[in-house]
Amino acid sequence: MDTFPAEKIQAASSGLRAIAHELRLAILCHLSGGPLTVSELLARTGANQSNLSQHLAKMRMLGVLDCERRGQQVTYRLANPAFAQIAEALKAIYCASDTEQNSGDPAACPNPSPTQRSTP
Amino acid sequence: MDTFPAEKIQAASSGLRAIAHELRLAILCHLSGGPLTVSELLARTGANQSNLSQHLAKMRMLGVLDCERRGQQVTYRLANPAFAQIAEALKAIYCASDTEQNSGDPAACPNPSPTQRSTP
DNA sequence: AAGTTATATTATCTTATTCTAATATTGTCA
DNA sequence: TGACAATATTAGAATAAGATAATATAACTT
Repeated sequence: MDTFPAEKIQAASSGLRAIAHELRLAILCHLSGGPLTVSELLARTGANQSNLSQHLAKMRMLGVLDCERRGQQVTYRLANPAFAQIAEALKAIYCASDTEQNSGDPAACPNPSPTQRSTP
Repeated sequence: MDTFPAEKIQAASSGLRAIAHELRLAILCHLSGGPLTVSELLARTGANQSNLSQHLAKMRMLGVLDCERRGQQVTYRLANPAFAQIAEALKAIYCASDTEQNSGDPAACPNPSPTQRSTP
Protein backbone atom coordinates (compact mmCIF):
# COMPACT_ATOMS: atom_id res chain seq x y z
CA MET A 1 0.00 0.00 0.00
CA ASP A 2 1.87 3.00 -1.22
CA THR A 3 -1.04 4.64 -2.91
CA PHE A 4 -2.06 6.91 -0.10
CA PRO A 5 -1.94 10.34 -1.74
CA ALA A 6 0.28 12.69 0.20
CA GLU A 7 -2.37 15.43 0.30
CA LYS A 8 -4.74 13.09 2.11
CA ILE A 9 -2.24 12.07 4.73
CA GLN A 10 -2.81 15.24 6.65
CA ALA A 11 -6.55 14.73 6.80
CA ALA A 12 -6.13 11.11 7.72
CA SER A 13 -3.73 11.88 10.51
CA SER A 14 -6.23 14.34 11.93
CA GLY A 15 -8.78 11.59 11.89
CA LEU A 16 -6.39 9.35 13.74
CA ARG A 17 -5.64 12.03 16.29
CA ALA A 18 -9.34 12.17 16.93
CA ILE A 19 -9.34 8.60 18.18
CA ALA A 20 -5.83 8.29 19.56
CA HIS A 21 -6.88 8.77 23.14
CA GLU A 22 -8.08 6.25 25.63
CA LEU A 23 -11.47 7.79 26.19
CA ARG A 24 -12.04 8.69 22.57
CA LEU A 25 -11.16 5.19 21.44
CA ALA A 26 -13.61 3.83 23.98
CA ILE A 27 -16.23 6.16 22.52
CA LEU A 28 -15.45 4.90 19.05
CA CYS A 29 -15.83 1.32 20.19
CA HIS A 30 -19.14 1.96 21.85
CA LEU A 31 -20.46 3.80 18.83
CA SER A 32 -19.31 1.03 16.53
CA GLY A 33 -22.32 -0.85 17.78
CA GLY A 34 -24.65 1.93 16.71
CA PRO A 35 -25.61 5.47 17.74
CA LEU A 36 -25.85 6.41 21.39
CA THR A 37 -26.91 9.45 23.32
CA VAL A 38 -24.51 11.38 25.48
CA SER A 39 -26.13 10.00 28.63
CA GLU A 40 -25.62 6.49 27.39
CA LEU A 41 -21.99 7.20 26.64
CA LEU A 42 -21.67 8.84 30.00
CA ALA A 43 -22.91 5.68 31.68
CA ARG A 44 -20.79 3.32 29.60
CA THR A 45 -17.54 5.18 29.80
CA GLY A 46 -17.88 6.39 33.35
CA ALA A 47 -16.32 9.64 32.27
CA ASN A 48 -16.83 13.10 33.68
CA GLN A 49 -19.63 14.97 31.90
CA SER A 50 -17.64 18.00 30.90
CA ASN A 51 -14.70 15.97 29.81
CA LEU A 52 -16.82 13.61 27.74
CA SER A 53 -18.52 16.51 26.07
CA GLN A 54 -15.20 18.02 25.13
CA HIS A 55 -13.95 14.81 23.67
CA LEU A 56 -17.14 14.33 21.71
CA ALA A 57 -16.78 17.85 20.37
CA LYS A 58 -13.26 17.15 19.26
CA MET A 59 -14.24 13.94 17.51
CA ARG A 60 -17.05 15.77 15.79
CA MET A 61 -14.88 18.64 14.66
CA LEU A 62 -12.28 16.26 13.35
CA GLY A 63 -14.95 14.54 11.30
CA VAL A 64 -15.15 11.25 13.12
CA LEU A 65 -18.60 11.71 14.62
CA ASP A 66 -21.89 13.23 13.61
CA CYS A 67 -24.56 14.23 16.02
CA GLU A 68 -28.17 15.14 16.08
CA ARG A 69 -30.27 16.71 18.77
CA ARG A 70 -33.69 15.32 19.68
CA GLY A 71 -35.29 17.25 22.44
CA GLN A 72 -32.77 17.61 25.18
CA GLN A 73 -30.81 14.58 24.16
CA VAL A 74 -28.04 14.48 21.61
CA THR A 75 -27.26 11.33 19.72
CA TYR A 76 -23.81 10.66 18.37
CA ARG A 77 -22.86 8.27 15.62
CA LEU A 78 -19.84 7.42 13.49
CA ALA A 79 -19.53 9.78 10.56
CA ASN A 80 -18.23 6.90 8.47
CA PRO A 81 -18.74 3.21 9.16
CA ALA A 82 -15.16 2.55 8.09
CA PHE A 83 -14.06 3.96 11.43
CA ALA A 84 -15.40 0.78 12.95
CA GLN A 85 -12.93 -1.14 10.80
CA ILE A 86 -10.13 0.67 12.52
CA ALA A 87 -11.47 -0.56 15.82
CA GLU A 88 -11.62 -4.05 14.35
CA ALA A 89 -8.03 -3.91 13.19
CA LEU A 90 -6.98 -2.75 16.62
CA LYS A 91 -8.83 -5.60 18.19
CA ALA A 92 -6.99 -7.99 15.92
CA ILE A 93 -3.70 -6.49 16.99
CA TYR A 94 -4.24 -6.02 20.70
CA CYS A 95 -6.62 -8.81 21.53
CA ALA A 96 -4.78 -11.62 19.80
CA SER A 97 -6.03 -14.99 21.09
CA ASP A 98 -2.51 -16.03 22.05
CA THR A 99 -1.32 -15.71 25.60
CA GLU A 100 1.06 -12.91 24.91
CA GLN A 101 1.63 -10.45 22.12
CA ASN A 102 5.25 -9.64 21.48
CA SER A 103 7.74 -11.11 23.89
CA GLY A 104 10.64 -8.91 22.79
CA ASP A 105 11.91 -5.86 24.59
CA PRO A 106 9.92 -2.98 23.14
CA ALA A 107 12.92 -0.72 23.22
CA ALA A 108 15.45 -3.20 21.94
CA CYS A 109 17.07 -2.10 18.73
CA PRO A 110 19.64 -0.46 16.49
CA ASN A 111 22.66 0.95 18.12
CA PRO A 112 22.56 -1.27 21.21
CA SER A 113 22.23 -4.47 19.18
CA PRO A 114 25.11 -6.83 18.37
CA THR A 115 26.76 -6.66 15.00
CA GLN A 116 25.36 -8.50 12.02
CA ARG A 117 27.44 -8.45 8.88
CA SER A 118 25.74 -8.34 5.52
CA THR A 119 28.63 -10.24 3.88
CA PRO A 120 29.90 -12.73 6.47
CA MET B 1 -18.49 -4.00 18.15
CA ASP B 2 -18.60 -3.63 21.86
CA THR B 3 -16.27 -6.48 22.61
CA PHE B 4 -13.11 -4.49 22.98
CA PRO B 5 -11.96 -5.37 26.50
CA ALA B 6 -11.44 -2.27 28.56
CA GLU B 7 -7.97 -3.35 29.67
CA LYS B 8 -6.84 -3.47 26.06
CA ILE B 9 -8.12 -0.02 25.21
CA GLN B 10 -5.14 1.59 26.81
CA ALA B 11 -2.67 -0.44 24.79
CA ALA B 12 -4.63 0.12 21.63
CA SER B 13 -4.78 3.85 22.13
CA SER B 14 -1.02 3.89 22.58
CA GLY B 15 -0.74 2.13 19.27
CA LEU B 16 -2.96 4.72 17.68
CA ARG B 17 -0.97 7.54 19.19
CA ALA B 18 2.05 6.01 17.53
CA ILE B 19 0.58 6.63 14.10
CA ALA B 20 -1.55 9.69 14.72
CA HIS B 21 0.95 12.11 13.27
CA GLU B 22 1.43 13.16 9.71
CA LEU B 23 4.96 11.89 9.36
CA ARG B 24 4.37 8.72 11.32
CA LEU B 25 1.32 7.88 9.26
CA ALA B 26 3.37 8.42 6.12
CA ILE B 27 5.94 6.02 7.53
CA LEU B 28 3.25 3.47 8.19
CA CYS B 29 1.98 3.78 4.65
CA HIS B 30 5.41 3.35 3.17
CA LEU B 31 6.15 0.35 5.33
CA SER B 32 2.82 -1.20 4.43
CA GLY B 33 4.44 -2.09 1.14
CA GLY B 34 7.24 -3.93 2.90
CA PRO B 35 10.32 -3.25 5.01
CA LEU B 36 12.51 -0.28 4.23
CA THR B 37 15.78 1.06 5.51
CA VAL B 38 16.03 4.40 7.24
CA SER B 39 17.72 5.90 4.19
CA GLU B 40 14.88 4.79 1.99
CA LEU B 41 12.36 6.28 4.38
CA LEU B 42 14.43 9.40 4.52
CA ALA B 43 14.24 9.71 0.75
CA ARG B 44 10.55 8.93 0.50
CA THR B 45 9.33 11.12 3.28
CA GLY B 46 11.72 13.99 2.71
CA ALA B 47 11.97 14.36 6.47
CA ASN B 48 14.84 15.63 8.52
CA GLN B 49 17.16 12.81 9.63
CA SER B 50 17.04 13.49 13.33
CA ASN B 51 13.33 13.99 13.30
CA LEU B 52 12.68 10.83 11.31
CA SER B 53 14.83 8.84 13.68
CA GLN B 54 12.92 10.12 16.65
CA HIS B 55 9.60 9.24 15.12
CA LEU B 56 10.83 5.79 14.19
CA ALA B 57 12.00 5.33 17.76
CA LYS B 58 8.60 6.32 19.07
CA MET B 59 6.80 3.95 16.74
CA ARG B 60 9.13 1.18 17.78
CA MET B 61 8.72 1.82 21.46
CA LEU B 62 4.98 1.90 21.10
CA GLY B 63 5.07 -1.46 19.41
CA VAL B 64 4.15 -0.49 15.89
CA LEU B 65 7.49 -1.14 14.27
CA ASP B 66 10.30 -3.62 14.56
CA CYS B 67 13.76 -3.03 13.31
CA GLU B 68 16.88 -4.92 12.55
CA ARG B 69 20.37 -3.71 11.90
CA ARG B 70 22.41 -5.05 8.98
CA GLY B 71 25.78 -3.48 8.81
CA GLN B 72 25.32 0.20 9.01
CA GLN B 73 21.78 0.17 7.77
CA VAL B 74 18.70 -0.37 9.86
CA THR B 75 15.60 -1.85 8.35
CA TYR B 76 12.18 -1.10 9.78
CA ARG B 77 9.04 -3.11 9.28
CA LEU B 78 5.52 -3.25 10.68
CA ALA B 79 5.41 -5.18 13.92
CA ASN B 80 2.02 -6.52 12.91
CA PRO B 81 0.60 -6.67 9.39
CA ALA B 82 -2.77 -5.62 10.74
CA PHE B 83 -1.42 -2.09 11.03
CA ALA B 84 -1.60 -1.97 7.26
CA GLN B 85 -5.34 -2.56 7.56
CA ILE B 86 -5.64 0.62 9.50
CA ALA B 87 -4.01 2.43 6.64
CA GLU B 88 -6.46 0.73 4.31
CA ALA B 89 -9.43 1.82 6.36
CA LEU B 90 -8.13 5.37 6.39
CA LYS B 91 -7.74 5.28 2.65
CA ALA B 92 -11.32 4.17 2.35
CA ILE B 93 -12.41 7.07 4.50
CA TYR B 94 -10.23 9.86 3.20
CA CYS B 95 -9.73 8.88 -0.40
CA ALA B 96 -13.33 8.19 -1.27
CA SER B 97 -13.78 8.15 -5.04
CA ASP B 98 -16.52 10.79 -4.85
CA THR B 99 -15.72 14.40 -5.54
CA GLU B 100 -16.12 15.54 -2.00
CA GLN B 101 -16.26 13.89 1.37
CA ASN B 102 -18.67 15.46 3.80
CA SER B 103 -20.25 18.69 2.67
CA GLY B 104 -21.64 19.64 6.09
CA ASP B 105 -20.12 22.19 8.44
CA PRO B 106 -17.70 20.18 10.54
CA ALA B 107 -18.54 22.18 13.61
CA ALA B 108 -22.29 22.25 13.15
CA CYS B 109 -24.13 20.63 15.99
CA PRO B 110 -25.94 20.40 19.27
CA ASN B 111 -26.63 23.64 21.01
CA PRO B 112 -26.47 25.82 17.91
CA SER B 113 -28.83 23.61 15.95
CA PRO B 114 -32.55 24.26 15.46
CA THR B 115 -35.11 22.48 17.59
CA GLN B 116 -36.37 19.05 16.67
CA ARG B 117 -39.18 17.68 18.76
CA SER B 118 -39.35 14.01 19.51
CA THR B 119 -43.18 14.09 19.66
CA PRO B 120 -44.36 16.59 17.05
C1' DA C 1 43.85 4.95 12.83
C1' DA C 2 41.38 8.40 10.47
C1' DG C 3 37.67 9.61 7.61
C1' DT C 4 33.04 8.77 6.21
C1' DT C 5 28.32 7.12 6.07
C1' DA C 6 24.19 5.72 8.50
C1' DT C 7 21.62 6.23 12.34
C1' DA C 8 20.51 7.40 17.24
C1' DT C 9 20.41 10.45 21.31
C1' DT C 10 20.18 14.62 24.00
C1' DA C 11 18.90 19.26 25.09
C1' DT C 12 15.95 22.99 24.66
C1' DC C 13 12.34 25.76 23.17
C1' DT C 14 7.71 26.17 21.50
C1' DT C 15 3.24 24.66 20.98
C1' DA C 16 -0.65 21.63 21.64
C1' DT C 17 -3.46 18.41 24.75
C1' DT C 18 -5.74 17.32 28.63
C1' DC C 19 -8.08 17.65 32.95
C1' DT C 20 -10.88 20.05 36.35
C1' DA C 21 -14.06 23.27 37.90
C1' DA C 22 -17.23 26.63 37.07
C1' DT C 23 -20.79 28.41 34.22
C1' DA C 24 -23.83 28.75 30.26
C1' DT C 25 -27.48 26.85 26.90
C1' DT C 26 -31.26 24.36 25.54
C1' DG C 27 -35.26 21.97 26.24
C1' DT C 28 -38.98 19.94 29.38
C1' DC C 29 -42.43 19.97 32.73
C1' DA C 30 -45.17 21.47 36.72
C1' DT D 1 -42.49 31.30 35.03
C1' DG D 2 -39.42 28.63 37.66
C1' DA D 3 -37.07 24.47 38.56
C1' DC D 4 -34.78 20.60 36.61
C1' DA D 5 -32.31 17.68 33.27
C1' DA D 6 -29.10 17.14 29.46
C1' DT D 7 -25.46 18.92 27.27
C1' DA D 8 -22.04 22.45 25.85
C1' DT D 9 -18.60 26.12 26.62
C1' DT D 10 -14.98 28.68 28.86
C1' DA D 11 -10.90 29.46 31.58
C1' DG D 12 -6.92 27.98 33.82
C1' DA D 13 -3.26 25.14 35.24
C1' DA D 14 -0.53 20.89 34.41
C1' DT D 15 1.51 17.83 31.20
C1' DA D 16 2.87 16.02 26.91
C1' DA D 17 4.40 16.28 22.10
C1' DG D 18 6.92 18.36 18.51
C1' DA D 19 10.84 20.63 15.83
C1' DT D 20 15.52 21.88 15.48
C1' DA D 21 20.25 21.80 16.24
C1' DA D 22 24.09 19.76 18.05
C1' DT D 23 26.41 15.68 19.28
C1' DA D 24 27.13 10.75 19.85
C1' DT D 25 27.54 5.90 18.28
C1' DA D 26 28.34 2.21 15.12
C1' DA D 27 30.06 0.20 11.13
C1' DC D 28 32.57 0.44 7.01
C1' DT D 29 36.63 1.89 4.03
C1' DT D 30 41.12 3.17 2.94
